[in-house]
Amino acid sequence: MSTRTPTSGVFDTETRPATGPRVRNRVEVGDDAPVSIPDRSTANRSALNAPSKSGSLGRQVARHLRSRIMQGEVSPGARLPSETEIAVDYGVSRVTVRTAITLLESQGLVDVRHGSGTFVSDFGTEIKTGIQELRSITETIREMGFTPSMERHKGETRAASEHESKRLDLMPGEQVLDLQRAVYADGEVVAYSFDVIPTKTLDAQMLERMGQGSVFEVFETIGITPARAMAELHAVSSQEIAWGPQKPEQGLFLLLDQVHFDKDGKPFMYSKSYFVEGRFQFVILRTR
Amino acid sequence: MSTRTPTSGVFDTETRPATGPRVRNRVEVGDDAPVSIPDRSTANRSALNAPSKSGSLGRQVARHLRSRIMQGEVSPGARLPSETEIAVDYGVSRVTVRTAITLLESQGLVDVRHGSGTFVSDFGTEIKTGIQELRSITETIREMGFTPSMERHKGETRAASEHESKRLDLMPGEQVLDLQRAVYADGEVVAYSFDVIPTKTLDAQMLERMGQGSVFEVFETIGITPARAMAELHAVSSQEIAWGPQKPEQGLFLLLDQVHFDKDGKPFMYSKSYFVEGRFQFVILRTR
DNA sequence: ATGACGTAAGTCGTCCTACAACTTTGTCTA
DNA sequence: TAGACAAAGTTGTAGGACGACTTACGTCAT
Repeated sequence: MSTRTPTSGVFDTETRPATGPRVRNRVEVGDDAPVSIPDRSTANRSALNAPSKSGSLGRQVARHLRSRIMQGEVSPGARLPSETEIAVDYGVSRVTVRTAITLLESQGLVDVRHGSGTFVSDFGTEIKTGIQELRSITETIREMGFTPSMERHKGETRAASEHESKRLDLMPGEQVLDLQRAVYADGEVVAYSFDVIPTKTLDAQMLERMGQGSVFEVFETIGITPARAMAELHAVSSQEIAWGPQKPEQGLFLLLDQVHFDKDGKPFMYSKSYFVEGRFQFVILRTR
Repeated sequence: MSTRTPTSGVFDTETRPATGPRVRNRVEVGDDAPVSIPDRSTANRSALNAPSKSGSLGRQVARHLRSRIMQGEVSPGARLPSETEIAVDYGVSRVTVRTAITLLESQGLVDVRHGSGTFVSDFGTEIKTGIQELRSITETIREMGFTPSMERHKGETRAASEHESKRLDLMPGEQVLDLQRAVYADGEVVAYSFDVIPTKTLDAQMLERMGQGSVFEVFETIGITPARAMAELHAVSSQEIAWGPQKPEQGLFLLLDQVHFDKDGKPFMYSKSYFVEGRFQFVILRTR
């Protein structure tokens, strides 16, 4: 459908038939390759060094493939290059490519068919807004093509409530930063965010910075990387949540009540995000 | 924490230290194993034949491991046997075990740590109610320990609306079965389900059976296996949805608006499930 | 000309082996 | 006692091989 120009040549699947044997110059692996490879002259291995250095090689390849698919290098329904081709292209083994593709498949992004090939899922690119992908609201808004912004309504330190202490695994009465913000997409309010962050891991400067941009970026600087979030979903109808001139009349929200964990399984933030019903599309791809 | 007795001996991790080198009788693979193995005397490979015959070997192993974890054979936080041990136990290669574990990891069930081992996620067993797992409502209710039941409120054939035709990829005016049911858990209403099913693939007998039990069981008999569902989430406040004596007063619902697809990517059911707020816990594990 | 069929080639699935990278434990030494 | 170090266990990656499945294509009989 799209009339883009192929970029690097790896994903040039659109110009050839979707399936079946194709006569083309296959690059043979293992003929003249040394036993232990320190470096190979490949197209895309270097690309992995740039933004996606963390995680195993398989994950890096997965991330890279994912971003390329999301950017539309392959149309939905089109076939990816064979695992061997991708492996050669990235300068990694087929094992690594397979773990990457397994990951993408579990995310519903691609569809692997035995004997036939790996295909981009028909609605794979619609999943951009999927909840199951852990990312910040601003990030999600940006990926949807809007410009995110935030307005701080409140930002004070106080003692944690009993419920919050339980969720964040704190001692009773420990101090937390109570952050209340409105989230905008292209100037229109889409959500009201209530974040609770334990202050013991933060200094004064950090506390200040938490208010302005993405809290995740601040966490990043102190070495806390979000790894998982346990979220509960609720429908909420209340006039007590929103504020400001754009306060929605009906007061109907989709509440994402979630605790964020770092890679060690330690909770570091408890947040309630009230999404204004109708302004934000939540899509979930459910798989078996 | 639990004082269960180990069952088959594969998951006896609780009685030994969580990590580190252990002196024990390791079974060496590949020393006296023939090149091509038709069958091996193993403990759990046979177990794969029973309920989980479909899909690749890796998926079968994943399903089996999953069910064992869910049944509590390993406590959350405890370590699984090494990949090699599991491989020997199931009589499969380590590669296959790895694909299985990769799957479980992507579902947030386990946590793989390089050099250390694979651990059951701390909240892994709470995910039973997760939305991202594709299963019927009744199935979910049953897994949560309640007894599900259904009450048919309406079940008639009519022409599909424009919106429904678009979702189900139908020609305008095609006939559909309009099924409206209340879903109960232990006698208490938890959801109102509105299903729309194209009739062209069904005969009269099937139409009749659709009303009674799980629609998925009927689909199963005609060879339609649900593979994916594309779901949208909404908060809804309305008095027009529920009915009957247990009709909730406030009329607040969490709407799961979803299209079901079979393994070939063909839509076969469009359903709106209105979950009574507060009666049903939706949990999502969000991962990176 | 056309349809059924078999074959060949491409692709994913699994297996085996080997080694690198990482983590933890335990010991030895300064 | 504290730190360095060695050893062993575990996951991550590589490479080669083959089985299973799918598809395109040519062949042959009709």
